[in-house]
Amino acid sequence: MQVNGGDLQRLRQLNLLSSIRALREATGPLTLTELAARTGLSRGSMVDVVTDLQDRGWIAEVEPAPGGMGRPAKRYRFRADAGHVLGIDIGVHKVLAIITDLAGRAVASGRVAVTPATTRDERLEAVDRAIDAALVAGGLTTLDLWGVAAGSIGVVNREGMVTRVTALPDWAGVDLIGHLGRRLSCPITIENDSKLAALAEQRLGVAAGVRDLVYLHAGRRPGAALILNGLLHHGFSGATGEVGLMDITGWRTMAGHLENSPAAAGAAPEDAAGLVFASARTGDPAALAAVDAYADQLALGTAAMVLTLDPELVVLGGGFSRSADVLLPALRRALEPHCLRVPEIRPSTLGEECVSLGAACLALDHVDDRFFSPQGSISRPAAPQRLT
Amino acid sequence: MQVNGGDLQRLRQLNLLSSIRALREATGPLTLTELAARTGLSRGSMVDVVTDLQDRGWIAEVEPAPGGMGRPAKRYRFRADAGHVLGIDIGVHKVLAIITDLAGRAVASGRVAVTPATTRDERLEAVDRAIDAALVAGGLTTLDLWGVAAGSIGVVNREGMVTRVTALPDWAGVDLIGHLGRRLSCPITIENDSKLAALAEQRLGVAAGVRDLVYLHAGRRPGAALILNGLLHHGFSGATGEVGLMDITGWRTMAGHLENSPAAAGAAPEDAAGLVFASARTGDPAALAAVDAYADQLALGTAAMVLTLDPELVVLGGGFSRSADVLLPALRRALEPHCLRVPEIRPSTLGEECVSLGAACLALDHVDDRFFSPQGSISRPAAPQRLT
DNA sequence: TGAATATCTATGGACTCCACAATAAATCGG
DNA sequence: CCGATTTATTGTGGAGTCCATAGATATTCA
Repeated sequence: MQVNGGDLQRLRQLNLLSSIRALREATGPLTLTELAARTGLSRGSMVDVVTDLQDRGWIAEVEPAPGGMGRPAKRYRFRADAGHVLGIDIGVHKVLAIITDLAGRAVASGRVAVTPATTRDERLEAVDRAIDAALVAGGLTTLDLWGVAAGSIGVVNREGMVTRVTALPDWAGVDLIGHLGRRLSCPITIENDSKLAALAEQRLGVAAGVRDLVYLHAGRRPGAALILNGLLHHGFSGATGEVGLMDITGWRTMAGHLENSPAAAGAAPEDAAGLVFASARTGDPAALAAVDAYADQLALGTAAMVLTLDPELVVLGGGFSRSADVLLPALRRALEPHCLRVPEIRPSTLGEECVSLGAACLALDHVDDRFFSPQGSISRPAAPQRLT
Repeated sequence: MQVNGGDLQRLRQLNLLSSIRALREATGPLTLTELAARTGLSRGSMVDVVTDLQDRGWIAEVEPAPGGMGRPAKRYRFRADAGHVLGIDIGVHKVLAIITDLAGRAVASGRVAVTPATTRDERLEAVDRAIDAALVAGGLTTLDLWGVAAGSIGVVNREGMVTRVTALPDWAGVDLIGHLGRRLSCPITIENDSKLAALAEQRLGVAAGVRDLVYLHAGRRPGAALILNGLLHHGFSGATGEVGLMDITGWRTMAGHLENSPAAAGAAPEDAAGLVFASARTGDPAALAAVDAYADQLALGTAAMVLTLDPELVVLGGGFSRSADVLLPALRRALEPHCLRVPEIRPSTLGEECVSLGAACLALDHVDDRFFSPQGSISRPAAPQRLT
């Protein structure tokens, strides 16, 4: 990363930023002495910096901690409520909008149910309603939003266009940025939903702090996403983790092992997998065989990614991860013969909010990028405007 | 990257660093005015910074450019000769040590031929002789080296141990850092040879500036390496790009398509591939079939990586890349049915020095890391000492 | 030779940080 | 309740760095 110098005000800016960073990364409020220790500044300068940040509205004073010897120190906290970001999951069955503060804590959400048959325009309208509901719930307006990210199924290119989608017939080519931009004046990012789920797990979930991981979306439509060197890997055209497109992996058809299993005879396709996993849990041989057959195929594509990337961790997400107790051991067994080293595999924990939370994380990342970039200014807290 | 503030000397340090960076990235020497424009400093401060750098020995004055109006401006250049790094390729058939200056220009090299039958100790002795030869050729001593990196076949873990190697029976477990550390006091890095070749291509070769690429080592022992987000991807245990270990890719046996081709009947195994490519170039049907069969298998593993990562570029390296005119079109054709988007494929250009040059690039990266890290100091130019 | 152009050099002022000393507010023990 | 102790806050002087501006210098062109 470029480390640019500059004049004295730039130095002050760097010190303001590292103080903000220290306060955000701390678990609770910090005293002046603690802040000085973390930023490396002297106490005297810390006073200047903190009063500056307070004047600008970035931090707030908290009542002193009770107890302890000596004069109680003033304590300061980052004003996470100075701004908010919005994360949206535009799924096949639901649209979920979550508003978080600058610390990533969810403060409000709005949810609208949709179906695979919902048309493009109806789905976009559902997005608007979910956003409105979240804003109302949070007592906020669009002007309070500093960044927005949305997750969509399908391949999303660098310009935010959905270029390829199979599950929804009329969704390809939708201009989500254009649609959202009509109402929202803050920067907008679009990303693939599995990628956002992976990001959420790496920030808030079972993969917290892991730098290299493969996220498996095990469900009726399988997929995968990668986090490499701590960053979401987007790829040149957005089509990463698509190893399932190779016929030899069998990912296109592997859900059939579950849906067509005699253990799920007569069930609707969307319920079949759950029944098979439940039967497998009780030891039903046919169900166990179906799970093993599914895991064998899932392992084939997974092994290709693991051998390519040698990740520290594999996260098992998607609808079938609810049955991780059955599926995960089968997957590990199936990976064994293919891999040099089978990485640790953990089931996803974030549930159905994972895509929205991941979107909020991505929006927060972009807010941070603007602040911590060499050109970034730190005026008063305010929502940034889109350039376009 | 963390950008920490600090006191006024830290600000000066940042300005020194960005001036050094500007001079290194420029194509030729720069005047004070030009430097001031690139760093954003005022002219007056630029004078201070430049005299500082000159006093410390980091930059040197160059005679003014002739012609032009007005008083001729003094010009300054980065003293790339202030330090050197060493890159070593420890291969099956040769050991090649290259010394470069801080700009990455090769200034001297030493080469020692070895064979697959060379024992571990003999090979290590060959390494020492190659280093000595390069030092003699450059008129340098080990104290002039600021960093060393070596490329070895096999899997190299984060600690620099060679953990898995098939081509040389007694090479696994060799303690290269320990061996080199007995003579060299600078920081030492060990890395897999294909990874270094990929790095060289991304810095100096056909992939200059590309952020995401897959490097294919097409030769008698196939392999692959990845550059992701502009950085070498090392993986958790160093075993990246090992997709060829999956039996369904057929990478273990695909060289047999060339070596057992009737077009190479009677030739020694190490010459067979060259003969087949030559015959294919003349249109020989048996040779063309062999190349296609080889390319089909190579494409299988390549497609798995491309679908996983969606890279901008694939670089075709390794011994067979000398026949890229024949192999590359076949590979592209074979990739077509597997991939959503077949990335651009370019043949490697760096020849047999690529691993050594990549090693030098890696050593230079580590030198830069120390300088541009927040804690990095910029005292007088001097070789850093190893911590251990 | 003199005008034009661009660079070099020197000075004063503004800003930021640091070190040190004096002051303020709490707890603890008698 | 009061002083000793502990810790935090406030204030002052000094040093380092950068900027703006003005005058001196060196080269080209007419």
